[in-house]
This record gives sequence, C-alpha cells and structure tokens, in this order.
Amino acid sequence: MRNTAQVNITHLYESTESGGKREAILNAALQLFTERGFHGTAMPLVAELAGVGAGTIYRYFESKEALVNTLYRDWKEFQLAMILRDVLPQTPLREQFHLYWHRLVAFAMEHPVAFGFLELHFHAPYLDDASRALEERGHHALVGFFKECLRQKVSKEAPPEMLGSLVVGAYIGLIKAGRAGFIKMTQTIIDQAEACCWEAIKR
Amino acid sequence: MRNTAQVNITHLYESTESGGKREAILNAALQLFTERGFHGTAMPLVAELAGVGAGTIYRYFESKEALVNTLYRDWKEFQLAMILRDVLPQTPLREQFHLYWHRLVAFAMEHPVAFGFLELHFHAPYLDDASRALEERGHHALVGFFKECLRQKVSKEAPPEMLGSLVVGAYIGLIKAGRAGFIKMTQTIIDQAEACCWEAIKR
DNA sequence: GGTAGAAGAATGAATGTTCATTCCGCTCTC
DNA sequence: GAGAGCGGAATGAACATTCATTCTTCTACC
Repeated sequence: MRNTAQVNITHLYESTESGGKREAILNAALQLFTERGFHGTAMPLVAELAGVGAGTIYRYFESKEALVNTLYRDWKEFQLAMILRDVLPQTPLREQFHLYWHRLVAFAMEHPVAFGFLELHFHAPYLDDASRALEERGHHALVGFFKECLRQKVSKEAPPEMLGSLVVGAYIGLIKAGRAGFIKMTQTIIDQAEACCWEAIKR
Repeated sequence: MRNTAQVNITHLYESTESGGKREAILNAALQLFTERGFHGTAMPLVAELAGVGAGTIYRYFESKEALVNTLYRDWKEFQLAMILRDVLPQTPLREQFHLYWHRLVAFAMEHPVAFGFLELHFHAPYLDDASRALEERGHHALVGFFKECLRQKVSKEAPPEMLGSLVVGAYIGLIKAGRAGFIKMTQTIIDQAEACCWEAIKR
C-alpha cells in the first residue's frame, strides 16, 4: 500500500508537503547511511537531520534495519524501472546498449546519493529477502541482455555474466571517478566511455 | 620499524611462529572488517577470533582506528609493490597491460579477503593521511600508465583518468562476480576479460 | 462560529544493551 | 622472586529503542 505508485515518479521522497515526516526521515537516512555507513550512523542523528524527534522514526519504521531495507527497496525498484522501461525486444542490440548506458549514467547523475547508497549497500548482510530479490532481478536483466547479444552474435563469445560484470564494473568505476573529482562528466566523456565499453564486448 | 621488510614477502601476517599475536590480531581483524565492516565489528570479537584477550589488542594497536589503518597501509603497500614491481618503461604498452592485468587478478585470487578489505575501505572516513597517501600513489601509477598510452597513441584519445577508471572498474566488477559465484575464474575467462579491457581502450 | 474534549501524532528523556578501552591480577620465564 | 606479557572482568560512553507526556488536529455540541 505504500510502494504502489512510487515507481513512476521522477523523484522519490521529495513531496515535502503535508508534514511529510516519513519522507524527511527517508531522505536524512539516505544521506547519512551513504556518508557514514549503516552501523556508522546513529538513529538520533537521523532524527536530527530529518528534523523530527528520535521516537518519531519508530512510528514509521519498525527498526533501523526496516528503515535501510525500505530505502534499498524503494531506490532499487526506482532504478530498475528507470533503466528497463520501454525497451522493445526487437530494437537493435547496439541501440539497446546505448539506451541502457545513458539511463544508467542519468540515474547516477540525477540521484548521486541514491547511487552511492545502492552501491555501498549492495549485498549487505542486513538486507532482507525482498531487497535481495531486487538485486537478483537486476542481475537477471543484465545477464539476459548479454545472452541475447551472444545469441545474435553481436558480442564476443564469452560468458554473459563476465561481459555484464565488466561493463557494469566499468560504469561504476566511471561514476566513482566522476564523484571523486578525477573526471568532469561531460557528454563527450560519457559518450567516449560508452564507445569504450561497447568495443570491449562487441565481436 | 614495523613495516620495513614486509613488502617483499609473499604473505603478510602468516608467520604464525613465536606467539605471533600481532599477526593473529591483524588476520582476525582483516577477515571481520571485510565481512562486517568497520563499525559492524566489535573489538572483543576480533580478540576472540584472534585467540587473544581483548586487552591484548591494545598492547599492539593504539585504537580500533589504528588497527584498521595498519591493515590498510600494509595491504595497500603490498598490493602496490606486487603490481608495480619490475616493469621496465621501455616494455611495449600492450605487454605492460598484460602484466598489470594478470598481477591485479593474481592479487585478488591469492588474497581474496585483502582484496575485499581494500575495496570496502577505499576512501573510508576513518583512514588517516598515510593511508590516503597510498591511495593517491596507486591512482598516480594508474593515470601515469594511461598518459603514456596516450602519448604513444596506443589508446583512444580520452582523458587517462577515464580510461583508468573504466579498466579498474571492470577488473573490480569481474573479481566481485567471481566471488559471488556468477563466474568460475578460469584462465580462459581471465584472458578473455583482459582482451575485452584492452579493446575497450586501444585506439 | 466557537469551544470542550477526544483521538492521534510527535516528542525526547529514560532504559537496557553493547561497545571500545582500561586495569588489575595472574602466569610464565629467567 | 622479579618482571614482562597477557587475559578478561570492569568501566564509562554511546547506542537503538521505548514510553509517559505534550502538542495538534478533528469532532460534536451549543
């Protein structure tokens, strides 16, 4: 009942109208968990940044773990929806690759904190089954794409998991370099990086 | 006085002779910090796994932060030494790339926990200046290589930081996929991945 | 329209727990 | 039997969570 209509909006939690304490808590937690890690951030600190009392958090979330899992699920769902939306299977694979690449980059640029959060908490031991299932879903989509590349003989003949991990790894490396200030993320650079990644996997 | 001769041995901390409590503590901490994160691992737990009393840790390390920084420095230094050792500048760049790639993979395969540790604690806020300086050193070596590729016109014309972040990102993605069980890390796969990465950056 | 009172929401000090660190007594060696 | 090294209970700080209380909003009656 809570997560139903969120996937189609462009900014999670930014409707600050009508009190919006739940949103304030989620935004504060997103920022702090990303900056300081799960165990490194104290709940009263989340409360302070959210501008609510410490007890208020527990009116909306059962526990610290429930809070981090809500964040993970909401953002992972949002990311998957944003990236996988409306890609027709008959689209040429090079074009699909272009689409995916630019959507991945767009997600990271538009939601840098959420990108960092998802990256930091990937496979964390306190994630629950629902969060894990979403990770799985992302992995399947990735492997599916490269299986199709393989079938159509567009990509090198190598395990799709390998091709996928290289490209996604390169993507994450690029974004992190941008965030660290090593690279200015211009359109040119993004396109150059895309070309590199395509050449990495193309036959 | 402590870190002087460690760089040339092949296995840090594995001389379990003569009590070797310091080594036991470092090995236990390496494993636990990697599995559970810095804030997520309690010092008494480190003591238990190391088979020493909780107080004994503080005979060897000033604090939890000093412990994590010692680990970071020792392993980062070891990694850099292992990867950068004995590469003649006149070696063809394709051959240098081959050397670096296989050394990176070898490090991750021979020291999987240390690989995970370095990856998890990269840029962590509790790392001190000495640890940061080592990160810097690694970054400079990486960029230096791609600058030389650029100068010799072997690589695509793109910022060396970008080429470097793509390749290192791909490497990390590959290793993580291996550790997650998605890929069996055979020599074939490692070589295929190397070919992919080289094609990504070559002119 | 205004007011009393109920219901719900929010608060933050209090609670019990867990943690990093200390410290004192024990052991083992010479 | 002196001294260095060690263990692990003890300590005080910090934590996640709770709960008695206050504040806000809504309802119903005059």
